[in-house]
Amino acid sequence: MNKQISAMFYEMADILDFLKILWKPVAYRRAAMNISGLGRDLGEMYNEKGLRALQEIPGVGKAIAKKIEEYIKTGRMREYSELQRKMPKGLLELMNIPGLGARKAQVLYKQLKIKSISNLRNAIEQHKVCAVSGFGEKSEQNILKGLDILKRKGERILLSEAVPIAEMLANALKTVEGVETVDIAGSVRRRKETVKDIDILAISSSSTVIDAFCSMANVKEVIAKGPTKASVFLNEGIACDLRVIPKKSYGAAMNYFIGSKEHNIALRKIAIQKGYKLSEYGLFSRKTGKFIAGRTEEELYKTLGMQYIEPELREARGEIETAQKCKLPEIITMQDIKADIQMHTTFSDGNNTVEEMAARAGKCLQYIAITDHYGKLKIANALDAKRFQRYSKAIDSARKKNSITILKGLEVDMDKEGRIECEASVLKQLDFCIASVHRAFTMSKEEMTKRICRAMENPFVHCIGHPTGRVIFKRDGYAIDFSKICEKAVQTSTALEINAYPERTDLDFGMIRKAIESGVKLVIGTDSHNIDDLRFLEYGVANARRGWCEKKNVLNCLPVNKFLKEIKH
DNA sequence: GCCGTTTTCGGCCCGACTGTTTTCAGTCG
Repeated sequence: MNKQISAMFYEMADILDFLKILWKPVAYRRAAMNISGLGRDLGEMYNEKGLRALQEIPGVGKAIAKKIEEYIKTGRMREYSELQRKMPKGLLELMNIPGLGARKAQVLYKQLKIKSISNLRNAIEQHKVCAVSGFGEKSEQNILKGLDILKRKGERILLSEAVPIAEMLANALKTVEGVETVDIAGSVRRRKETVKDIDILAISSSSTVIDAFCSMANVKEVIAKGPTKASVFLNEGIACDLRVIPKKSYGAAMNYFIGSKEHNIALRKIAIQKGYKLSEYGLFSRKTGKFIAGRTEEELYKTLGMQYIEPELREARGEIETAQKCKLPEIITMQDIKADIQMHTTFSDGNNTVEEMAARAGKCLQYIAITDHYGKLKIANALDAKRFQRYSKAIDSARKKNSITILKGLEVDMDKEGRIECEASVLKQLDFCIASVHRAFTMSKEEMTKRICRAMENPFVHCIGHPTGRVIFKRDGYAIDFSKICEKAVQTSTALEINAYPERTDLDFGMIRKAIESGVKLVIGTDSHNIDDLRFLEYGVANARRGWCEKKNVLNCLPVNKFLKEIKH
């Protein structure tokens, strides 16, 4: 529901832009952005508290709330359809081409009747575009390039794919002569689950760093290049920007380029209230133009009258107001984590043995839970009662050989009614049991919620694995009433998993926050299927941080004896 | 269309790069 509505508002904003209507597009985009990042379902919110609940969302006023209401009630939005009728569908596609915005698309439409990408290709082949005022030879080439990029680009890539690329680039730039500092900014730094591009910042005494950047081996194409900024497209299929910043402004620049955009806008408004002007170059007095702050981010936040805000929190979701009151939570770090509570071995669908997993995890953790599949999930080579005995013995023997504590666990399935598909005689032998939905995804929200709630009522179940079942870029999560799930989790003392596997990232940050507010206990698990996957723990922690998660909210921050006590109520 | 310790009207973040034009508009982040 949220996704559709947010997409509609984005599209409306584009059309309004095209129609040269001022400010409305800004308003629609703001509403769309806040809706897409909402931890709760709009329909649910509306059912509980009506229009008022909708209007509490930042950027949603009377008019937009009405439109959401209309969509919830009728599945349609009149104004959306009317706007769509005002412009040919292909034109929206044109505006997605890098370098072509609403204005230029409109000129092309009016002068050359171009209303689709194929129209545009033809026009360029016939050199008609360069004849239009405001366009030239270069414009034609750039549009062709843009079309190419659009085709290759896809939309976003997983954080786990972007991080190694960003780190490799940053490390390479550090070795360039004259470079003092290199840092990763943007959504990679904020650890957003998917990213559209990579932002890198550098302090350098010369602009050779820009040349070095543009000529790196994995640069496929240089999109823009100036003395302080360059944009390239990488062989890996993602864009990357480098900005070179004077030392004096580095904190302000980091802040600006880490974003999010919404967070920055909010900061600037506060700066204005206090008589300052904030840009990537620093915080300046509005009257005298004098530099006030900006060497470090800490200095910047302090001068603006608030606590330092960690990058993962910067999504304009209340962190600024909370920082002004000095009430930000002390969010969890990797050092707080004592265990990984979900991993698979060769006994089911993993690629490494219990021993191998334990040996690798032992390097940085105090304990782990081995949680192979059990039940009907034949595709994952799930265990049955007979094979469980061998599994159990293998864990016992691994315990003797490793200093790390190994919990005997399973990831069990639940049937459509929420019954756990594992015998009580087996469940009794476990230290830790995760119940997950692995099939029958398409149920009504009510049925699915009931199903998961019933699973939580099972006294042997300690945790619900990847609670929404989403797989990024592949499938949306199944429908659940998350408020009810949280309620039941608290009531039955069942933990919800923050699944760190990058394609899952499930719960997401909005739901983590909601779970914490509801008093739900959380656990972080990597869902590793080989020893290298164990590194995903970092992404689970990053996601937890984005969800304002503290050490006390996560059970696997506890030493093992306390963990075992807590999970059993 | 949203929003409000200067405002219920009149604002709405700010700067770099590009291409084309010759002082700037458009686009992007």
